[in-house]
Amino acid sequence: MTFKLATWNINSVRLRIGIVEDFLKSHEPDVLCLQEIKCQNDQFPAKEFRKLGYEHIAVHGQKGYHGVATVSRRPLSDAESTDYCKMGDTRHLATTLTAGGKQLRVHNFYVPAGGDEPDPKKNPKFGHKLRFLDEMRALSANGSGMENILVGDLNIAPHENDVWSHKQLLKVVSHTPQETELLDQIRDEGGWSDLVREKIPLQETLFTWWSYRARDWDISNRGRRLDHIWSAPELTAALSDISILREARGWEKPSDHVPVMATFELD
DNA sequence: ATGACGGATCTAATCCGA
Repeated sequence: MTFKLATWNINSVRLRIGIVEDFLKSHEPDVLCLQEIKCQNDQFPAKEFRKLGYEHIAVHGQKGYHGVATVSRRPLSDAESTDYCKMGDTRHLATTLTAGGKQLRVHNFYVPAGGDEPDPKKNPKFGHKLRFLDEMRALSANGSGMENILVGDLNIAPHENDVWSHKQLLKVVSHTPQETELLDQIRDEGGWSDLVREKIPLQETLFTWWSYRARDWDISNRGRRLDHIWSAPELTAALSDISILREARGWEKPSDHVPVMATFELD
């Protein structure tokens, strides 16, 4: 069977439910992980998802900011969120589902952006980001007797060709060596594979986010690859397709992030 | 200058994103 997973920082799910519906109709993922839903649990537009067959919904939201949700055509169980850094904010949601005889544990993350100044002594937001990442080390691809998947807006563009200018972004939060080295460590020590880079060579420049502030995002094309899908090695072997839906940045009233999708052939 | 836009909120000016 084919199993398709998507992740998308939607930047307000209520405002953009229309383009989310369009996306689900055209691309039909089995599971969609959303970040920055920017609403409380009872404000989540569950009815619209159910109408399209996404009857299994786990939401971990708060008022105004942050918030993650996982919607699925297959039953979800054991929804659980870890309060990283004990800040009480809504940045993680784990759910379990079955596909092709496999138990998949999906960890949906919205890692702190980290503010402007890449110095934890001057900027508490950057300190928070580093501590959050440090706590993510505890999550391993091989734990808990399931196939683990880690997705979301990790707010780090790890490789030189994950940003429009490596040199110019070395001191910009999201691409500082301190962050990229930490993310590489989390990935390697946890036994995770970066699925986009499993399929697409490092020489190829890839972005999933383009700032709203550019006059023309498409022409200037100054993006970063901040959104990721990682998995356990067994799933990496089953990966049949990966894609970044760049065109979604050009839709009406777009999110500044676009969907990333992975397709697996399971049993 | 990378880049001044876009979302949510105690609808006005402020916080936040990356």
